[in-house]
Amino acid sequence: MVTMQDVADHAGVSIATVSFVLNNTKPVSPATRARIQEAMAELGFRRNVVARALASRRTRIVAMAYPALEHRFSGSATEFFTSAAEKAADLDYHLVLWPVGNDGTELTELVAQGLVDGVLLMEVQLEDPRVTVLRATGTPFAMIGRTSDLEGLAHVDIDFETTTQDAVAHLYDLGHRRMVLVSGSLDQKSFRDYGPYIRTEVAYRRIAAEYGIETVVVECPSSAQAGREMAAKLLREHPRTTAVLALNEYTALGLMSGLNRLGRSVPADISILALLASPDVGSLGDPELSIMRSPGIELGRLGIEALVRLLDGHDPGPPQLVPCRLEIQGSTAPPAKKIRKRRA
Amino acid sequence: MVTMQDVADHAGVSIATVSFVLNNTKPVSPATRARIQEAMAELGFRRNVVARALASRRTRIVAMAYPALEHRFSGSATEFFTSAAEKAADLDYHLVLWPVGNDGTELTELVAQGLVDGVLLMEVQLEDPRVTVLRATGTPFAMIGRTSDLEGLAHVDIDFETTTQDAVAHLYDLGHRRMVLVSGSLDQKSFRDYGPYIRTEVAYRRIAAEYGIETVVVECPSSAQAGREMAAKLLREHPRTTAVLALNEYTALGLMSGLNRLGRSVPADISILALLASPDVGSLGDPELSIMRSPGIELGRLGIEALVRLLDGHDPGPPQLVPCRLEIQGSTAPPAKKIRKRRA
DNA sequence: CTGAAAGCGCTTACAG
DNA sequence: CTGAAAGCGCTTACAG
Repeated sequence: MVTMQDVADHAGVSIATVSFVLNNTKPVSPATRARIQEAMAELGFRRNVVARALASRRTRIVAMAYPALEHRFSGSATEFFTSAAEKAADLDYHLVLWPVGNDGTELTELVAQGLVDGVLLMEVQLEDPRVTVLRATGTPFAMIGRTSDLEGLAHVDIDFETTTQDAVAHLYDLGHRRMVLVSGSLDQKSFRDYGPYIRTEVAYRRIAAEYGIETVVVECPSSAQAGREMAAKLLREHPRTTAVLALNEYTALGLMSGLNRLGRSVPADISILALLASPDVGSLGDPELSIMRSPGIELGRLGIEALVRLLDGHDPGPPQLVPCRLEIQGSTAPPAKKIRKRRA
Repeated sequence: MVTMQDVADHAGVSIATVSFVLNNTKPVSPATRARIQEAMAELGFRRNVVARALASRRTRIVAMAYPALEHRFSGSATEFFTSAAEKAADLDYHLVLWPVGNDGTELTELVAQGLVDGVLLMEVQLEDPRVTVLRATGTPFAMIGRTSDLEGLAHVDIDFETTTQDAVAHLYDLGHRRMVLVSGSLDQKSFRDYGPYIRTEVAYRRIAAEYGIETVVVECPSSAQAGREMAAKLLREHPRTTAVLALNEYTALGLMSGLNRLGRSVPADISILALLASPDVGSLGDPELSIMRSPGIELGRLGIEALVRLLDGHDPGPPQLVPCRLEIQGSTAPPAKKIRKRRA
């Protein structure tokens, strides 16, 4: 391994001066700078990041902390991970993956090791012990998602208001007046405190009221199977429905095939629009699902940016709320003109 | 921050002795040990991993290197990432994510930083410059996947032989004799050198010959859309086919819906079995797809285990080849008894 | 603009 | 069984 001392010797300067040009932290005469850079190139010098970390008390490593047990992330954990890792690399940071329990004990241990400068928290719950831990230890952190108390907390999240607004507008503009929101099951333990479901439902109730349409919300577990089973219930309990907003794309696809089995056609009889969805999964529908595309890639990137700003001593900036964007495919269309008669 | 020196002072011993009990690296009298442990507990001491890394020349960090650009992993990157991270944590390691180009230059830079003890390489190509780089720099590494030259290389991979064998056996036992393998498109740039497709096809040709069934292989891009389009081609060019093995689950689902559109029923007219698939995606089919389930979680875990064995100076052990496991759902069934007549 | 030196918090021969 | 001390490869006041 080539060390800074080797470079200094080779260039006939002190190790301090090498450090100054490397970090651009003090003025160095052009001639000296050139000699040093030449030496570095010649020897193939790479600064040892561990030594730098110890001396500077900054590791330039950040952690992505996510719930260890809950492996059904909001669809696109891969998008978060990879876009966060790429943005971190851009900013000369490394990203470590920390699967941690929700109670915060593992996180406490990990933070105390001194490996990371800061933490990016995924899948934040409305009341989240991990946030308490990070605050208590004074660890810089940003969140993807939101707690209910946001006082002074850096975060990025989906803009559920705009997303829901745009989704309803799309269906309304097509002519739909009888919609149903198929939400997640809040009684599933892991979702009891799950912001996206709660926020979307709140937004939907408000927006539906504004549009003057009846507000119907049904809960459904997040799986194709549950969506399939939901079809019969929907037709039975809300027979005049012409459009469904589904908070989960698996549910949406299941519902579509369930409706097909029951002789209903999408979108001719019922339109389906998936919120918080991905085009990959949406493309599996027949017809392909119209979706509100989750901004997973943007959120991973923005989360890292906010965290790094914090680490650099800057203001993290205002919370970034990014809406899902409408991508119209074949599962949404104007409602049938005539009012469907009750089946004989 | 509580340092080792603080603990030593508090316990009335030298810092060396603290290190000995912490690492269990030299015998320490029970009394002294107890005093030290008490002091550590009392002060809430956590060893600084950065200082440890610098002094011991072992960071206990490993990197997961994966292709930066190719974001269509083999379905389950999340499974690899999370199971590898969990296993690493079990073994007291940290996992960093390194999105790197295929040409190995970025990897060279990163390795030279001295941050990691070893690298776990994902999505290995048959000829892989990254492998060349790691060998040249003497970096310990293990692969998920395989190069064509495996001389002395630690790796884990899917057992394509057994997977294909079991898949064919399932269909054959149901009574199928006319099968088609729908492989990936090897002319897509990123797949030109893609082991899973090549290995499966080779295995399939051999096994089909053993079973005495005609060997038909068609290529198809890995998307639902392409699968849908494949349906017509299949019926036109291979009209007597009773079962399809699809290497990609998106293709499989697309094919199923394409066949439906053309008036064919799965599995009544044609059975479909997806290789290298996940139950989540498979559940989106109607009927749900029978799959050979990819062992993503096992591979992530085994990859880390092999790498860490290497880092601990042990033999990495023999290559672990893990087959996909058959999960029978609704898309495979015995072929229709009568030979289907050509359409009028 | 440049250098000598202390220090980051550990590990690890070496000596006793 | 325990300790004094060198050293890991950098950064950073401090001095000139």
